[in-house]
Amino acid sequence: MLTERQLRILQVIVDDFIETAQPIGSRAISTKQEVSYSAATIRNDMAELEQLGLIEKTHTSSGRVPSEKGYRFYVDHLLTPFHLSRQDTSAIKQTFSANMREMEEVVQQSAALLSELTNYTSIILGPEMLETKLKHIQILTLSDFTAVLLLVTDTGHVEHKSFRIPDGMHHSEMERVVNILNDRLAGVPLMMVPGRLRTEVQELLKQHTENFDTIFAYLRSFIDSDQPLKLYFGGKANILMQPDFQDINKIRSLYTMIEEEGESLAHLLRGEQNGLHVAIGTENKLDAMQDCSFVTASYSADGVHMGTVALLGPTRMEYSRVLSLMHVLSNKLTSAYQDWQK
Amino acid sequence: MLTERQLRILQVIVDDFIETAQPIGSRAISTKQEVSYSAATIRNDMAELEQLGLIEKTHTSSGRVPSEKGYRFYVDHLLTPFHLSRQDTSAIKQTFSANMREMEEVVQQSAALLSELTNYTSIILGPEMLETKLKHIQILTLSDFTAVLLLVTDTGHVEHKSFRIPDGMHHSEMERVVNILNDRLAGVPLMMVPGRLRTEVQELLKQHTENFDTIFAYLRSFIDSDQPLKLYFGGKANILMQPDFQDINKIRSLYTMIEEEGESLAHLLRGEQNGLHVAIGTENKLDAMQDCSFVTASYSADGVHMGTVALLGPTRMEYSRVLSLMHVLSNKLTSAYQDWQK
DNA sequence: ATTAGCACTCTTGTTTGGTGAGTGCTAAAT
DNA sequence: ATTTAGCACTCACCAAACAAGAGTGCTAAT
Repeated sequence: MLTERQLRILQVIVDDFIETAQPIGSRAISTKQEVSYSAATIRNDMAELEQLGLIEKTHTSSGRVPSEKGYRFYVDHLLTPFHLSRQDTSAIKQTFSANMREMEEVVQQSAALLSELTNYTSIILGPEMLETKLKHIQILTLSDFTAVLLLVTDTGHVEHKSFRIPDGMHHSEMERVVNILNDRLAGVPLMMVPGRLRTEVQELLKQHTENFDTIFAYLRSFIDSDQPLKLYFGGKANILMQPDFQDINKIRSLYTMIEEEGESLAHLLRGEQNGLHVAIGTENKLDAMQDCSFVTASYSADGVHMGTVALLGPTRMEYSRVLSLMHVLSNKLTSAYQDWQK
Repeated sequence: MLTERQLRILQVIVDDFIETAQPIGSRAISTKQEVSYSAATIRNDMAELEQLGLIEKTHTSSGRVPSEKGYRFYVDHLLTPFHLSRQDTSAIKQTFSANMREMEEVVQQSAALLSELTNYTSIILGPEMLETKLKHIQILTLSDFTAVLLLVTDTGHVEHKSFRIPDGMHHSEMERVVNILNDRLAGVPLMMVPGRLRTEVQELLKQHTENFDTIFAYLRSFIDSDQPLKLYFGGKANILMQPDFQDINKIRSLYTMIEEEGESLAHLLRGEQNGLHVAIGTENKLDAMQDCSFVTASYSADGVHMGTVALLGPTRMEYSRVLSLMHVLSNKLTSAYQDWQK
């Protein structure tokens, strides 16, 4: 069991290292206000903290550095309630006050804001659309040969795809198709659309259209095409600026992950659905993140999980500030979403 | 004036350096087939080439490396016609054969392809929309309070924006607005839309609607909102993998440019409207690119410039291969675009 | 229980010397 | 008049050697 003094020493070590990125020695600690003991005393405690695996030396002699386990302990037990600076809160307020008409925009801005306030890289998994319903389907002919199919959801999201009008397809026939689709699919939750298409709608189309095969193939390819990843990044370059990452290969692998592992990231984010969560160093599953901390906060609407905000930084992260920010931000997102729906 | 032998020596130096990224010395050159002279002879010629500023030493002794001027000379006079490997051509063919229905998709794929084939970073400025015409305007109400405004162009491009229905605005009034807009703006080239809006349409709306002020403000904010940058990247991480960039700060500045200087890049690309162009090292205007080569190739439709393909790599770039690839690709884009329009 | 003192360790920076690749020049060969 | 062989010279690179400084661990005194 750690003594009060040891706790304070650990706290000082972590705080100082987070601030300076430099190992800190017993002498330096003893000059701090928080622990007014001699360097020797502190050394003894540090030896014990090291024994417990909470701090480490970078080499035989020279200050201590928090270990991964140390950060974990810090996050779990030593986090001082941080209150955001006026600038921070006003920046957040301002971002959310700008009357943004689209959820996508809100999310985008949030990502930008979060990365700007923290100097880390933010990643937001956009609102899941499983609950949203199809509102309207429409086909517009652009020329004699091409047309564009529009899908609008009740959240104002629009998907579109242009296509070449099948030979021999008459305008009136397209209209019939659209009518059938609207009739049968409007109001249906997105996740159920493919199913409906393959049952009811298929039947109806077969009965009422001539070029059933081509039409149906078109529709399937459009509706089944997987949703684009709703992953928004902010400050991609920030993570490279951290002094923690000096090793060029580390930078490369991190960067490659950000650019090319969208799928893995999305999967990771979808896994974190409850509140705030911090993964430190090797607690992360992705290889490139072994020296990073990854903080996630989910946001929801009416208790249903909608998406996840995440922040990627070095393990030497300003946890207390970051956690406060993300707490606020995910709440703001939740309420923004609720406002939006009403 | 350079002798035949000096030309060949320069060629060998550049070719070899492009391949190995290592300085090459007289002895190594003399063993090559292309120049069967003794090392001493070659040394004399190299001295002269250096005098002319075409090659440099990295330090007093140790092989030569092409200078920027050397690359320039190489590109201008020494480029051997490169014929693409079967793999390359078939990869290109395959990319363009997939029947893609949207120009945006084609461009996106092209960027991916180009970066994959070269291991550099590709940047494509998407087809300019100045010539495209507004096809259709529509408002869909989503709920009692929200609606979404859709704009469709004759190229199948869709812009949308949801908004809160102004208080006291009746459904019939919105319909009237949409009718006016369609009546007056359909078929108008995009670049002229803002102008039309402020003249004819403004008048008409004033006469026929009650909430003129709010409506007009809405419309302006939507239509004036600057077009999103049509800038597509491929292989953003590739450039970091080049052995040429070992310096962490160089990597950082390059990366920051890619992530945050979209505007400058777009501006740069818009400036290059004729054929193939190569900017080497300090010929580039952007600071971060001082050690890079930037190859641009514009594509067009009916002689009108549509967009620009670009490739960003180290000055030690496989010019001959890259130029061939980009030549082919820009042609493919041109013809894809023409196909699309017909 | 705390602290002062001291020997010890290990990094960091600097110097020193050796090696090898590659050059520049001169004199000989073609 | 070219081309080539030969040789002294330069400089990056590497490793070893060394001093300085920061910080530790332990012991003995407070």
